[in-house]
Amino acid sequence: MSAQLKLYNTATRAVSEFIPLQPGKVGIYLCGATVQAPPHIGHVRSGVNFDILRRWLTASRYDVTFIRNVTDIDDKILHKAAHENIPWWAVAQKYERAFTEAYRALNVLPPTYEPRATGHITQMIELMQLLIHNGSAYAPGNGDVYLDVRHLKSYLTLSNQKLDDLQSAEDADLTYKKDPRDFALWKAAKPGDPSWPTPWGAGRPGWHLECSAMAHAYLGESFDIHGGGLDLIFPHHENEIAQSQSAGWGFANIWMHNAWVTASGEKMSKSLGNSLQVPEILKQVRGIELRWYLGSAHYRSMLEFSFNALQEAATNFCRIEGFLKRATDVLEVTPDGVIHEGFAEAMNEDLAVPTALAVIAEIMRNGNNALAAGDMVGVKTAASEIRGALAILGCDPFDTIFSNDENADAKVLDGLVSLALEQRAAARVRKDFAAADAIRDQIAALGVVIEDTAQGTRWSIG
RNA sequence: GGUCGGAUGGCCGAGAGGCGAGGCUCAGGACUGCAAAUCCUGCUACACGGGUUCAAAUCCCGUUCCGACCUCCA
Repeated sequence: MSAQLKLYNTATRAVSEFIPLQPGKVGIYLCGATVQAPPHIGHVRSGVNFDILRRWLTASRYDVTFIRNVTDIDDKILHKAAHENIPWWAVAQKYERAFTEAYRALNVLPPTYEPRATGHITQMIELMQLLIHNGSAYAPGNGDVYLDVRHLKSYLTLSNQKLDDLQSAEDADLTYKKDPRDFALWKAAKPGDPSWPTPWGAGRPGWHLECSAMAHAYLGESFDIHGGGLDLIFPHHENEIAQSQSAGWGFANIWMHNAWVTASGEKMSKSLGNSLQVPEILKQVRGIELRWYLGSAHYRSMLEFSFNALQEAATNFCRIEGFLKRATDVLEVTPDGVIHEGFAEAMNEDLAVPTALAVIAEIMRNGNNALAAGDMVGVKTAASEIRGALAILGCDPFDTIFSNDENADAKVLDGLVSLALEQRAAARVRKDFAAADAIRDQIAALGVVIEDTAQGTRWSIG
């Protein structure tokens, strides 16, 4: 692999060379979903961005351990449960499945492990005991446990804020908190809420504790990369750092944050309704096309959503896919993916996908010219390089996850279309273009597109 | 009030002192019975006002506008 990978680190606000803690190995913790609503495309953009990182690291011969959690207990889940009149665990499971389905549709690789918050209560209690024992946290007797934010001098270094500049929460209750900015590691059980027993009374986890506990459980005291959406920098990631470092752990070496999908310049929110939920979008474009779109902007840039731009991305992808299919027909084998040097350079530069896409466009132009010239070596090279690049972006059309219907129906369809094309070919031979065009028009009306090439007529659905 | 991002051609979207990123759309051309696909050519942009420099979309100062976070958001 050519140059060394460089990554932007939110903590240092600079792009720097990636040096793993252990040579050849990378540990990544990504904040996954709080499963309290269906996934919208902003959620899955995060999944796609970090999936590209993971695939690139793997292609760069790192042994990657990728942990993406599910937060399956929190205030909103309990709210929803009350509102929908179903158990909280049913809410969590329902939306966890929806996320899993969305990730699958977009070819986001399953993480090495996907821990749930409720499965790690023991680790959370152990962490709280440690924090109380060393004076970083306190249990004031009401069943809550708080972290003492003034105890850790490095608090707020990730977001570069000063504790005294923070606007205090309006509803801060100082009956038990020493400082209004102290945050709850653990919340005392309210009647009807789920709870787990602890030395300080029955209760449930606060929002941030689970990530510290689970990152520690699977990646150890220090690990390479911690990721998540930009909006998690404060408070979530600051609080994770506070908990973990108060426990004496090194925690994350590099912090990476993906930007949002925006709509009309504004961060997407649930108030936009259902239209930007993943299953809705997938009624308009294929999963591979949505992924291409979501991955096409640099991960640190806002992606301004529009159906028009989505459609453009799909068109662009179809051209690339079309080249690969034509190349495969001519080569009579599916080319293996290889990594083009220019593509690697772009990816090594903090995952500069837009630059990488320009490289792909150039390779494709060369490939199409090679096809026209009958240069089989050139076709094979281009097809291999494009396939290699698409695999990193998770958009390899030959990936079995995207080729779902190699079944009996497909064979019947192929036979029927071929029959029609033979009729048309016969008409063309006798220069009966009216008949030939009539056949084409009829099958076109059914959605079958025809291309006449030097090697014969190709057809596709689209 | 504090912290952090933005503003680039018809649209999307890179770049971060000097060789017109790229894509999509559109127009013209080549190829074709016609289409389609493909290729070639064209469409020379960086919010505004100053400044630094041989050279500024990029650096500095100021201005306008937009957005995000400030304790349970990807």
